[in-house]
Amino acid sequence: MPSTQIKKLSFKQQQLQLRENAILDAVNKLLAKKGFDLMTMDEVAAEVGIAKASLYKHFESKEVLSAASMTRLMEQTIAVAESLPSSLPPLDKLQSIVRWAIQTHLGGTMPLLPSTRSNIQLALLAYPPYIEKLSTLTEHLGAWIGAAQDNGTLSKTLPGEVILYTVFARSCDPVADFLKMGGAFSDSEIVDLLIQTCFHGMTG
Amino acid sequence: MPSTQIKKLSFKQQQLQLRENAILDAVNKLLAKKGFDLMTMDEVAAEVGIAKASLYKHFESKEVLSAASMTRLMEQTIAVAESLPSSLPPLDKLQSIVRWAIQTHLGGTMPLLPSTRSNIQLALLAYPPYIEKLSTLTEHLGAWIGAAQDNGTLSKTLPGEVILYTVFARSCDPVADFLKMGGAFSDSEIVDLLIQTCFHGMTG
DNA sequence: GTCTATAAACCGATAGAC
DNA sequence: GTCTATCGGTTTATAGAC
Repeated sequence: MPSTQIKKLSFKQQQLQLRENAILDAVNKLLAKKGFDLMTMDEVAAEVGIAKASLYKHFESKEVLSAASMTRLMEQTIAVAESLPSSLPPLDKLQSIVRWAIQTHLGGTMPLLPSTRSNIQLALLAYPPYIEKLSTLTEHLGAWIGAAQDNGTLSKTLPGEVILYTVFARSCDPVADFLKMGGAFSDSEIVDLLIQTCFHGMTG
Repeated sequence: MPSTQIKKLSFKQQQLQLRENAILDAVNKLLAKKGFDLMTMDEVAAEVGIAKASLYKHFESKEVLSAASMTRLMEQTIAVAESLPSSLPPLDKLQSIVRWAIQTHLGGTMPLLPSTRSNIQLALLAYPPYIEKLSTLTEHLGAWIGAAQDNGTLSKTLPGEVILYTVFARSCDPVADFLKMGGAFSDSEIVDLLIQTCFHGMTG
């Protein structure tokens, strides 16, 4: 009965997918908490509940493992971007994405953008799936930025490049962590405050 | 002749100070370039041009060495803050400090603020001289923020805490690094763009 | 105080049994 | 594919000669 064979294979593949998703969940959490350089493979293995050697049966290196995690995160972000109603004004779309990212960041599953000071940057550039997703997301954001500048809701004198980088950077702003550590504000208050300072500044 | 003795001692102490300042210069540069976790004591020794063991004759650990470097940077920042003409409006003082910090950052000698994800944070909290300087700087900034809110040049509805953290964070914003890597803007253009988005937002 | 040489700990990655 | 055990390399820090 070939169909049973196919089902069994499919089931095994599904199990594999689940296991690898569980690994990526752990990596995502640890990347958000400690960053690439401070995260150890022992910690990842302990978090998932398997032996370190087993990790290497799924992902060939720490770099590839982290890149896969970042790629999945990029896919999730694209999914959020594409789920926004097309009737929404472009500025609102931008704010929605940043809002979602800050919320996720406060929830502890959004790693800091690989800064120029982390060793992960090179690995990401050498990992085509990540670059591809990053390009897709950048295209979406770039289109919204251009449209928002055209309809006057974003400054026309500000280079689009600056707005794009700012949107990326504010999505994992350390200010959110400091405010959360302070304990004076709820998560949703922090999100509102960061959205306001990001888009409207501090002069009022 | 005691005076000669004193002079010789003073000279030796001066030499020691110069050597330690040279070490802190190297640490400052390497902290800005790679961050605490990726900086190695071998690199520091090589940059200064002495053996690694000699480093430990001056500073007892990597943590203390880095904390001393960050403390000196804090002192320099306070000096800049206190050198601003008192006639300057408080908002302009705030902008001047952020402007100076971003310029220094682009020049490669301003380390990123110790994020919540770096091991240096604990060492800094356990290093009283740093905490003391940080408090002094925070008092200056806090006074300016309050005054700027009173005279209406800064939003009165924005909690001072948020403004303070934002000022600190924008002083070592990774957006500056990305824009510099892009190569489309000069350093002074980058500074102007970041000051604008930081204080006035992106909506125009 | 400066050097060379090395200790001690940690981490990424692998070997080999099951 | 999972495990235990270990290798090889790196890093912080120190010992000891000069």
